[in-house]
Amino acid sequence: MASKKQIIKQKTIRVDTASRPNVNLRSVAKLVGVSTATVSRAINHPEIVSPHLREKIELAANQLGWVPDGVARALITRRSRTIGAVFPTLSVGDFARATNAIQAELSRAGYTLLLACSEYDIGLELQQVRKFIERGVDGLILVGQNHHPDIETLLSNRNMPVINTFVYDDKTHGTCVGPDNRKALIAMTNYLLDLGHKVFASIAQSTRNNDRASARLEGLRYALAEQGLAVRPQHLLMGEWTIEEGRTLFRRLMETDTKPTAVVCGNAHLAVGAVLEALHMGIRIPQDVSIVGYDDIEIMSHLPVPITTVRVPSAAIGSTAAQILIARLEGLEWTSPMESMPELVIRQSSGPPPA
Amino acid sequence: MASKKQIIKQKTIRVDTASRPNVNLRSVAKLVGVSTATVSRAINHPEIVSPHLREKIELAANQLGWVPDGVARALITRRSRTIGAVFPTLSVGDFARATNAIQAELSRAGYTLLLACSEYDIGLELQQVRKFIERGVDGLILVGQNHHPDIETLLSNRNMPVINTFVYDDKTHGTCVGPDNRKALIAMTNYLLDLGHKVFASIAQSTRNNDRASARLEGLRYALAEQGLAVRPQHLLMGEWTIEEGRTLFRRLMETDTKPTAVVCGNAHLAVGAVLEALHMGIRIPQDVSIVGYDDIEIMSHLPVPITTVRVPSAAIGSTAAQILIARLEGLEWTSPMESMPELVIRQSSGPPPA
DNA sequence: TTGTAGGCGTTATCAG
DNA sequence: CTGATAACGCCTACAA
Repeated sequence: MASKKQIIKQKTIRVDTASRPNVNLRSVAKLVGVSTATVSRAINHPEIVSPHLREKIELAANQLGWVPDGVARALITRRSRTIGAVFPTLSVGDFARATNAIQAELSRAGYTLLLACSEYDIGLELQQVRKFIERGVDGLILVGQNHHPDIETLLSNRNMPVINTFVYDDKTHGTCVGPDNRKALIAMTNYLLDLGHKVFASIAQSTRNNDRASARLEGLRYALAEQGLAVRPQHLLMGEWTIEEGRTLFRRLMETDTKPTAVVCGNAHLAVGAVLEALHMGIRIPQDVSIVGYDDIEIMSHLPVPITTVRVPSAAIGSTAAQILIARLEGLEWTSPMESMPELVIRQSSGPPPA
Repeated sequence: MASKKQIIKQKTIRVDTASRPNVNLRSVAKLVGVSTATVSRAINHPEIVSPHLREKIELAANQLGWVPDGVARALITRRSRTIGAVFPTLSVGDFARATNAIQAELSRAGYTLLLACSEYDIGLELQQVRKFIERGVDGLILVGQNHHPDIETLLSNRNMPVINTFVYDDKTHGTCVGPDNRKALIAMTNYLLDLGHKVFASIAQSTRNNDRASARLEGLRYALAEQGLAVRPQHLLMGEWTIEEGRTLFRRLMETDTKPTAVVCGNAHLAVGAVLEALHMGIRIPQDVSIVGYDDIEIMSHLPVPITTVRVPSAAIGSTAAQILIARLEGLEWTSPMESMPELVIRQSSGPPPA
């Protein structure tokens, strides 16, 4: 015993580099004179702590201004109560509204939203997802179906729940919520075909890394092909999704030799631009040409010629996605429909073709 | 020794309730045959680890598919590399664009964005902020200046950096970035006064819990008062910030006995609605009435009568806010200007009053 | 340059 | 119902 060399353990002192207050669960426990376990229980399972202690603990916590550290909790719990969402951009109204709805829904359930934008770049999307996984999110909400191949493995490895939004696909029922973009455009095209249109044009955003836009174009083509029709190459124009671009492309369309009688626009802004340009050029809508859009934004129903379009319930898509994810995380089942039926909103910008 | 009761320490076994892979820094260390410290250093300070080991460690990490656990790292580091932003809503274009910009900027610096919407409710805002603090955010981005009083103490207690956006105030220089809303409306009003207007009306969103809207109204009033003028009570209408509402309120305005010659709208959508309604009613702009807005959205320059407005650089505000916050967190200084000068964009919706 | 070991704040198991 | 204590995964001061 005496021969034993005495070792003086020197406690490591950490400087408080960051600025969090030094009050923690232990401080509260000490103040009340109970163990840390009891304080923890008082917070997480109040019912199994005696009312007397519970009260004293609550008091002490308030007095010290203590709030449980979510980071430490997440470490031991292996759950961060955090959901990551990666959207292409927020400059598009639908995505902003969906994000808003997701956040509200998550908040209601005590979850927090981590948000990132991929700018329509699947490489960037992969990076964002990776970051979110490092941050320990409990689940993910993405847009569309075509992601970087690595994402698949990344997620299934740690079987992280994920919902794809703004798309619907029977094959992947249960992991996606949104409209079937292809079906939506088939419906719209059939409506125009029924009116008697034969010469179709399309003004759309780039289909590059945008499977929703691709699916819509495919729907248009399919419905036309069923009648033995097709969009002429010079009548298929792509670009940005702005009003300005809609004007430019519409003007270009009208300068071709065979003029289309129906112009199908890939989104709301392009349609607004096309209609405004038509009015500007003195082209009558729908007498000379029908113009339809995709997605319904407020201005469309207020223009001198209100625009026919497909209404996509963005907010509903967002909250449904969030609800499904939460249900899955809580181990519940979700049985409600996940395909949101796109609604054809017929206004005055569409009608029979000129005789 | 023999008399000593033998205590068998039973290792606590935790079931892997959650679904994270069981690969951690330790696994990597074991695989390579080094200590955990070395692996940690290889990740965080590669330069102080021998190239040989560094390479082996990287290889092993990839092979195991290991990514450092951000939660554990945040716990010991006391920094989450996470920023919380609370916006009133994302349905307003500026806020969506600002959020997008913030995210991009944060991402560039290796930070992640936590997002919440307060729906213009300062109580809810307080809750969101509280949640963010529990989650261990390193800093906050808010909108406006009037927050719940508790936020002040909450933040200063743990001196958490915060930036207020879309406002500017000399008194709080350094914590806010945006336009001086009051000044902006003084400029706009003076422009209209110079044109000769005397009867002003205002259509605006509610100023309830919206200090930006209040400041703008104050600016309008101040500039008018300097000329001994004021907005008549029946010419001051408030409501939602939609196109529909703009139409309704404008119509109501034109039904009053003394018709205004200048209508100042509180935001872009209200202005668009007012202009569309005027066109609809056969009122000539600007011959009969001038209509101006606040904030520049694309449609404003594309309507049959393009709308005069104040341009607010939302994206720039967002990225600046993020940059300032990051600079502060990294211990750097920020010297760039934080007041974004609002730009008067004069279009055809404003002109001299009718003779 | 590398290893050892303590501790970040919380939860949860197990024993009283 | 309460207390003691071992994790959770990582970082870092200190020793070698």
